[in-house]
Amino acid sequence: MTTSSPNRPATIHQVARLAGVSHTTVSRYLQDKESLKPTTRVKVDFAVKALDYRPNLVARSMRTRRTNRLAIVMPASPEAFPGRLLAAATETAHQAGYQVEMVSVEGSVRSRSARIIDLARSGQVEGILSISSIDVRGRASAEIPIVATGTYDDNLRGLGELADATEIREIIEHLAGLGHRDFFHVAGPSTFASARNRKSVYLETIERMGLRSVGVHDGNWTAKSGYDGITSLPDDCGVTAVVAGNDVVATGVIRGARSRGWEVPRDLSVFGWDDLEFARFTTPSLSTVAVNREAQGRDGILRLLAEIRGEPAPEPTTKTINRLIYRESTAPPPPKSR
Amino acid sequence: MTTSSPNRPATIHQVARLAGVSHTTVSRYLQDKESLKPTTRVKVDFAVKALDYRPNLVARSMRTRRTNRLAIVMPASPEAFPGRLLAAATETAHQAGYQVEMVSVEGSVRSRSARIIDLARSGQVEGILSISSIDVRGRASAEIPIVATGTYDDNLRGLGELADATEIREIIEHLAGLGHRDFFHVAGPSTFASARNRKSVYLETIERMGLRSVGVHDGNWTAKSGYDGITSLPDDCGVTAVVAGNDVVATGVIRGARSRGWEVPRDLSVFGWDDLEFARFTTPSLSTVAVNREAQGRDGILRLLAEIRGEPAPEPTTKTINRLIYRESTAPPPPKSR
DNA sequence: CTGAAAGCGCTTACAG
DNA sequence: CTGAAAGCGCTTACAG
Repeated sequence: MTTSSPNRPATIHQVARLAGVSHTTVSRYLQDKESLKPTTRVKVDFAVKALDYRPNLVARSMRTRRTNRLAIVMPASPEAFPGRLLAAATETAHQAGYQVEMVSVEGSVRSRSARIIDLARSGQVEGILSISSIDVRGRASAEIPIVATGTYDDNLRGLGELADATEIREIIEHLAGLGHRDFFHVAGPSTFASARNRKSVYLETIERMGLRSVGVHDGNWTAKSGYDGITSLPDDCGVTAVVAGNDVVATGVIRGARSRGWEVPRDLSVFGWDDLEFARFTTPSLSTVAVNREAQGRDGILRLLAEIRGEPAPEPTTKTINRLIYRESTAPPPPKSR
Repeated sequence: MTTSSPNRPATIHQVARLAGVSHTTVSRYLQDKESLKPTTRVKVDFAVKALDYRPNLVARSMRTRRTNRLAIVMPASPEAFPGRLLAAATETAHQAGYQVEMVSVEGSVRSRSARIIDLARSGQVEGILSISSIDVRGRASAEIPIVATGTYDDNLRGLGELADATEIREIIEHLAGLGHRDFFHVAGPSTFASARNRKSVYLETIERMGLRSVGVHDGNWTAKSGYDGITSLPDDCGVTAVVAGNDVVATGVIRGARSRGWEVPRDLSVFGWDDLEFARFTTPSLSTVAVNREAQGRDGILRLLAEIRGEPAPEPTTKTINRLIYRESTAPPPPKSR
């Protein structure tokens, strides 16, 4: 005999007893009201309302092996919280009837990957979208789909993995089109795939187009590294265009240039990356690369859903994850080089 | 006889069989390895590793009635995605051993509240932090703790519910201290509790301090409403200080003022609210109120955890959810009024 | 159209 | 220290 403890939601059995039917029938009511005889349906309907019954979704998940939940795995570093990506990913998942669980992982690639495997086996989620660097090669057996977005990713095939390449090339082509010949690059740390990609594509493009690089400063994504990079150059280096690792670096480059009497964009053009919110408000405003985080989140979830359903990978909803934005920090070089 | 289907994780029974023990013993091993005899432990250990076993957490949750998961309920409006709050909330929850599920709700307060009740009964989460307007009065029986953060909230007691009051008073006191006597307020829409609070505290403070309000413009959080508000004033109104509903409104006020020849802060001081990222980069940079979203998220989760554990509500980790920031858009009024 | 039975994979008294 | 049994709240063939 079931006793209903206080402070515990009603169960399907209690509904069944009140309605005078079997719990099987109540379950059927939950799946498809139409499958019940009208008089039965009325009885169950009454009992459900009377007890304010809501099914225990954990029990349902256990039985059906479906949770309608996806996990988004991200690095445990609050200063880079991927809000825009998450917003789009969550909305896309919700529209498909899935909940989203946020999981932040820290530690080495190895320990993070172990955490993801646990998650994949836990039965709690039906798929994983990782925006953190993971390595789950060879452990995919008996597990759920795992999709990685490219930009944050160090060693997995993912969304737009080599996308960075295209934009660095476009930046240089644009600057060359304005008349620039003498370039400088302030790179991010080589531990980031994106930094490595940008640097190597910078060097390749300069060479391919017959331009000149006055050097590459290996920085660390900070404004200071931009400042240090530009101020370390000799006065007569002749540089007129800087490809900065990101917007923050670009602000450092601009301050450093000004400190030595080079005005931007009069004497020096500076290109950033990220289109952070401040980029349009600085003086001068920053030419930069807008990363479509919404598209990353949305397309990541759509790819994951397709894998869960056993469908082929969908086309990206947009061709251009990254888009160049031209603002005040870039202009033609000064008429005669310094 | 259990047959192991392909592509299905190992179960506790399979581990037990391989180890030559009962599944009860394996379960015990999972709870506390020390409770097993060393020779038994070795056998189980081997089997767990050999099968790469991970417990099914859904089954565990069903049995223990614990999920180690909290839900954060937010409005389904991507343009205001509460990234910073979420980052802090997630980190706090993770540190306490909880996962976080993001749930966005839309529709009327009524339908949103129904959704939250479903969630509370689903067994899937142990507590709910709502940063959306909800109304769950009288339905709390047989359910899990629900905590609401104040700022986004329309009708629930929450974190810093009346916090807005303090800051509006401080803003006016600060401006009066600079010498301002003639104020103007561009309010947000009255459907927002925060807008209503700010407006009423504005009026009260002006009156209490014997200052003068040249009017209140009822806007809608947009820059245009700021522009319209300031340009709607007569030339000889004598205003020297504007309390804008938020930073976006403030930018509109500044543009509108400039369009009629009033320079900020020379002729007019303008105070914003939110300290959005651009606030420090505009010209002039904005005096504004920085809302500590991190503290909101962190304290919301801490309060929720305390309720779950049946502990008294913890002290907020910071006294000042909101903090005034003085930048270039405020200064003493011009020597003689227009 | 409905019910009795089995079972999803665990944990937890209860014996021994 | 270990095992047999019960049960968490559902869903789903299988009969009728």
